[in-house]
Amino acid sequence: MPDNGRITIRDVAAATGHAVSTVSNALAGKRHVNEETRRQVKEAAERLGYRPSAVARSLRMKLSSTIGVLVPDVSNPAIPEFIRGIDDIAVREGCTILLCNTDELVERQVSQMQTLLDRQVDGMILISQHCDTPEVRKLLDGKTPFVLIQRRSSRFRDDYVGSDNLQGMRDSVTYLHGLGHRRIGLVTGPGTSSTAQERFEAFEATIADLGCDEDPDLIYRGDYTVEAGYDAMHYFATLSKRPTAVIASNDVCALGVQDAASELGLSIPQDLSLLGCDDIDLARLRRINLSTLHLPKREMGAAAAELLMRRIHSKRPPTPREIIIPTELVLRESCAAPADGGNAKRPAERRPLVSPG
Amino acid sequence: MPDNGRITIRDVAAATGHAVSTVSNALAGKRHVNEETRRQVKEAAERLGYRPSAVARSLRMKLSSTIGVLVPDVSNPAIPEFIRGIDDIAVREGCTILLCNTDELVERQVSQMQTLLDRQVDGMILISQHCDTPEVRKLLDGKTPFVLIQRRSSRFRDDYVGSDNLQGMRDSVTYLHGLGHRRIGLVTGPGTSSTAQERFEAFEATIADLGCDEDPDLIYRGDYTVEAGYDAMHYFATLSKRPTAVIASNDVCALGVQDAASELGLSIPQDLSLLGCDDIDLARLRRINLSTLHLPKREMGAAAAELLMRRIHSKRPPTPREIIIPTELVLRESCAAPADGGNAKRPAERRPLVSPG
DNA sequence: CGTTTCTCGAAAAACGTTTTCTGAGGCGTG
DNA sequence: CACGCCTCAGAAAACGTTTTTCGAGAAACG
Repeated sequence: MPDNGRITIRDVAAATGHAVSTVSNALAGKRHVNEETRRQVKEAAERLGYRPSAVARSLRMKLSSTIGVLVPDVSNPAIPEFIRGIDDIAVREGCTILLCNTDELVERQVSQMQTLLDRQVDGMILISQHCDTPEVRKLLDGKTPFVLIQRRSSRFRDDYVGSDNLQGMRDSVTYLHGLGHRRIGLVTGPGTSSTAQERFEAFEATIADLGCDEDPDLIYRGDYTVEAGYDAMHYFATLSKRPTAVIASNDVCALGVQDAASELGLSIPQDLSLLGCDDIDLARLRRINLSTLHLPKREMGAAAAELLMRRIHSKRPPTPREIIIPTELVLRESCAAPADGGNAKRPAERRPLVSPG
Repeated sequence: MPDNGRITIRDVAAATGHAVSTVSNALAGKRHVNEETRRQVKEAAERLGYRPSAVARSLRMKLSSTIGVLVPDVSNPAIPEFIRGIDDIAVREGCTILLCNTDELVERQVSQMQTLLDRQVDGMILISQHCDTPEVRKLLDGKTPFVLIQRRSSRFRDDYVGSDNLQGMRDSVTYLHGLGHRRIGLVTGPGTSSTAQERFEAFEATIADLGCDEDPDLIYRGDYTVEAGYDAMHYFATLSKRPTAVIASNDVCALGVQDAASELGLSIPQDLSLLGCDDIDLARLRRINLSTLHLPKREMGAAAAELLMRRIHSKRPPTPREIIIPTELVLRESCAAPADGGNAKRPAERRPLVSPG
């Protein structure tokens, strides 16, 4: 009888004439219970529509079957794909995702993490630049498992899933170099992002290796947004010696570059080669057609979740594992040999094809 | 003293020499408690780093400060913007979002909803086509508040936030008609989506009103994906009397149309006008440049969350409210007058401008 | 001065589970 | 036949809160 509204375990206990502990055991199947009794209990539970309260269970077992996911902003196209991968594993494991947007603000992140901890999440997955911030670390060194995606700590060794940024960037630069480019611009991400940093370093190293122009003017520090890419391109356009190719450390950033290029009347790839990174879903559209470094984001999310599950389920904390995912250059139509054989000076003198004059 | 690991309310009770109830009251500030005592308690709580267990609180109070959000798939570009809007309100209210992907599968949705209910979410926000399915309704008629976004029930009156599809579609068709189009194709969404259905009906009505071609061949039923748009366009291309304009009931769908058009050598808007719906963030890129019906998705998500909060906080269930958001046609470069004044027969004969030949 | 009212805190009862502790009966074994 | 060891299931103790109940002392009031 649902006196209050919710049917509890004692309702089914009463209905069967058994004790609550027996019901619990019968349903959970942990302890041995007589087959006939179990049948009765299951029948009654079914009939009454009994559903165990997850929160009562959480309180008792100190396990919530819940994982926290912290991301900068769901609206950023690359993010949902990671989340989707995490979710794939989560549902398999009977877990539900608690989603938080940090907007890359430390104080927000701290408070969100606090909340997640208060809610006894079994673990957390973080896509965040602030993993080395003391306040964040203080919350992390507790016993709640966590794994980092795409931004790792320089000082700590954690479970981590990220792309092979060295190889990726090397491939990118080498590819452009092979096409004949010698002046390559880079729109990098914020310095606090390990991935941005790694890509930046790989860029510099490869540029040096291959004998391309090592010009600090060719580095533009952005923040992974469309606007950053847009501003970057406008900045590059002001240079007396402009880049003939641009690498954006991010597809959405590349879209911004692309957009600014359109605005400036620069055709891609005729006037400017552009290489992105991430391979967001829309990059493949013919209208976008962005050559980019493919990252299996959904798989990476899944890998992170697997790592988290491993840590959640293991008695003794396993030694941290870093999973570095190789990236693959997917070539579409945004790159070509430089118009003047790599000695570009005057992309601005070229008129866009759409107005033949 | 954290004997176990977690600092509980009795730890701070012990530390101050007060009773747990006193500590609870002092911290919550519900009942009057002596100022000095409160100070002591707060100090001790602060010093010990006490954080109340949200799950214990949930169990006791039957309120979890948690809301469930069911979406078809986070990876679908329009979805995250809704979520972001929901999250804006959620953090303001101290709530956290439990995110579920249903993939539009009823059984998944049912099981996800079950889980959410088990977790005692304070309410749910649903973006789902299956709100009229009996199994779903069975879960909904309980006392957990919920609000629907963009897909409403035909049989029940619920809290709902959706776009003004009649006005939106009427504006769209009228606009194209004004440009001179008389054969307008429609890529619609699944019939189980109320929004798709409403748009479809508005389309037919307006087409009739304005005296455009009423040809069932011009209706393609898709499922809101890029692929659907792509297939639709290829289908339209096979018609002997092709549409001179296409309305996609969805931006991502429009991207598919656009993509197929590129592939078919049809220039937009010269050979084909294209109108989307949603105004996803990327529609504004010059490369995409999609004229579309703007939907304030973040605001809609926020409105839905507000509605939910209202229902959660009110003693007596308020009468259901439907919020219909007006849409605004944002004109970019994907529409133009038909090449032959509305009597198009041969868009395929026009070559794209990029190869002037 | 006795009675009521108020203020403050402590004690205890929930909330709905799981798990530990007991205990009763049956059965094999020395 | 006594002993121990199973199998089964009930009672009770957690888990960490909030809320209700209760009680003691002080203040107000006749």
